[in-house]
Amino acid sequence: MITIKDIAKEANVSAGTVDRVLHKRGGVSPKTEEKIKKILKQKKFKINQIASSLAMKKHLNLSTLIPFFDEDNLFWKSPFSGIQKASEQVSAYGVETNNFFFDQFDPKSYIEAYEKLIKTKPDAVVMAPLFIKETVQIISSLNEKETPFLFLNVNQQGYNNLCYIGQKSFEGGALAGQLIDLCIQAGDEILIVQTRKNLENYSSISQRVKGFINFFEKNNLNTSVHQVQFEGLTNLKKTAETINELLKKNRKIKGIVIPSSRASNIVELINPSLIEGLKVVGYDTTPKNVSALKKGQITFLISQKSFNQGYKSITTMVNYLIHKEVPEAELPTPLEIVTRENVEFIEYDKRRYNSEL
Amino acid sequence: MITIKDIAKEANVSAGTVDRVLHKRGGVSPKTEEKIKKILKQKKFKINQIASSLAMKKHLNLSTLIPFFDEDNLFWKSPFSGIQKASEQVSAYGVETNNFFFDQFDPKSYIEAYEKLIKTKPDAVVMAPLFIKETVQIISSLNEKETPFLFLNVNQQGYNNLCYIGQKSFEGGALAGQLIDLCIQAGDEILIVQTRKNLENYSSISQRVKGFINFFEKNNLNTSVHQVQFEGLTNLKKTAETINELLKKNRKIKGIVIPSSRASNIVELINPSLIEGLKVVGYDTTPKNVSALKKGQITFLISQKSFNQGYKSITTMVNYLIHKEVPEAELPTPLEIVTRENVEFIEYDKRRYNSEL
DNA sequence: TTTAAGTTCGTGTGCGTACACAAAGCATCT
DNA sequence: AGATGCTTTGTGTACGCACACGAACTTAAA
Repeated sequence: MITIKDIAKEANVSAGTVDRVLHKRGGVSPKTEEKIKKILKQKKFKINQIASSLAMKKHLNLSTLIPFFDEDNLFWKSPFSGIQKASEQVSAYGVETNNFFFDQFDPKSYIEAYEKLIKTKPDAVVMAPLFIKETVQIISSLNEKETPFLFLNVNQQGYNNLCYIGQKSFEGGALAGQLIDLCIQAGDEILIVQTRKNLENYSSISQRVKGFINFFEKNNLNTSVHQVQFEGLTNLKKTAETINELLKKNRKIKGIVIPSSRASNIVELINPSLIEGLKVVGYDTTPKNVSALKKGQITFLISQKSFNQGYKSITTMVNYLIHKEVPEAELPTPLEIVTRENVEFIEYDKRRYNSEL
Repeated sequence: MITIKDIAKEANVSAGTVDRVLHKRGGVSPKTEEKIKKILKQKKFKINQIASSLAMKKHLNLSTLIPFFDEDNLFWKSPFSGIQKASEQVSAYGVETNNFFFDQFDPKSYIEAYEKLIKTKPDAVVMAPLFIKETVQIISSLNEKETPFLFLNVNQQGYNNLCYIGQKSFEGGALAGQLIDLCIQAGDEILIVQTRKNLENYSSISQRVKGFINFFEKNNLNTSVHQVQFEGLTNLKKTAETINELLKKNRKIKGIVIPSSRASNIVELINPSLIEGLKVVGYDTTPKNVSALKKGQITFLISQKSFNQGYKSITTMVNYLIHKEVPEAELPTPLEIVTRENVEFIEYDKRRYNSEL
């Protein structure tokens, strides 16, 4: 292991001078700078990140702004777990993380959470920009304070966010299209079930639907695609009636796609006699979805590895703040295909996420 | 951030005493030990791994023993890349890694490589135990020297290896069964193509075949499964003839499984008129396989994330040596399903593997 | 009481780097 | 020559922890 001292000795200078060259801090004569650089290359010197981190001791203050989760809506638990995991790890680097939560159905709570957040004067913000109008406000406030920020799981265009970490929803929709297409036969029909109405045009769910439909178009498949929308999942009885009737009338429907994370809620409503032979594709490995997958009610789940998203959002931001490492504008998380036969290993892997040093 | 000094002050002892408790090095009276432990818990103290690693400065010497790769057989490139990546990272911890390679078809080279390896007196060995008889020899030599070792990608039962890192081949076969089953219709038949003959009973490939067949049995599906075996892929002309004739004779065959990493080599031989409508499942995302996947010649690839396997083998061993962290006996890597629609993101993710701190 | 041996604990140093501060070198001008 | 300002370089300390060394204290035997 080559150390700064080794380099210094070789170049007949002090460690401080080598350090100045390494960090481009100036104040070094061109001659010695060249000499040092040459030796650095020749000896293949690499900064010892361990020692570097210890010595830095910049005290950083990160904040996150994401929806909270409850029993009904567990989706955001997973990214938050990733955030927590990463926070633990970076705490050794002198990085403190504060989390602020809001109601994913209430724009006001989003603004309120932000106001609490900004009072702590964070050095950077990791956020899920769910609401459009309010995001404009928040971003202009962050820009004023020159606070860097990145978008997690939800992408909004037109901002100077450091990057976007999350899935590519359109492509996620196309994948569902392919999976369904592989499972059905010529002449069979498909149903898309949306659990909420009036979604903004660029929401994940809308994008998935577009990607799904586009898959059939670009491959010149003239499969009929039906659609139903419900206004939330409050009136379960009515929802069940609607779906079951629809399936009864259209016995050619062999594939169902539920482009939200609520696939389990839907399949539970379907009459057992009707679900036989149906292929169902849903999204996200929430506990309920996994359980339905194991029971055979769901055929495929497309996971966006949201734990990893949360984890990566923190490490990416910290890398940026500490090492000035600018990430690519989009860091798409994989579209992971989960079935009954591989779900065990997926979950196992998640539990073992901490095997890095 | 709570430091050892903070704990020491709180407990009215010196940092040294706290350190003794933390590392169970003895020499502390029961009273003070209890007191310190209580404060440790109360303040949620966690060792700063950064500082810990810096201070340790044990100089460790790791060795790996895996097959080399060439253009024809690229599979082992991926685990090796993972090993290299991890080696770079752990070099900051004072761990040096030396790699020894052998010919995956030549037991002698395996022994020879080991003999070179053991001369460097490694503190631990990461190895792919491809050959049975020779492995017995090697392991008894390692045990004599009390050198810990783990198995990578290839599992052999009955040894005191620290753990096994790799895929679960039987389950990987079952997954292929499910995927094929989803794609075909009642009455369709299936073909298993093995690219080598006389494989040992417990090899990955045999296990995959068993898992595949077992899938249909356990689900009471009476799908006909044909099998062909070739003695390597040397006589391509004859191989092509054999396969194409077989497919011509059995027009009911709608699904093909190639339980090795050579799926692309096989599908290239199939007559274009015969491949239409065939669903093909292969293993491992080698460049050629991925290319065939994109062209539509392969429907599904089941990846074992071998890059991650290599990476994890190093970090697991280092964690064991430095932090005495004993891993679970089996660390299965996920069975990742790859199709034309998600392959881009899979690869992308691999390139970005270094986003951890 | 003295001595020895064992137990319990504190101190100091080093790991490799970052950075503040001080020191030295150098040229210019009075 | 001395003073001044600028550039270039060296030195020292801290980061949090691990561990060697030795000091203080206890107990038992001489």
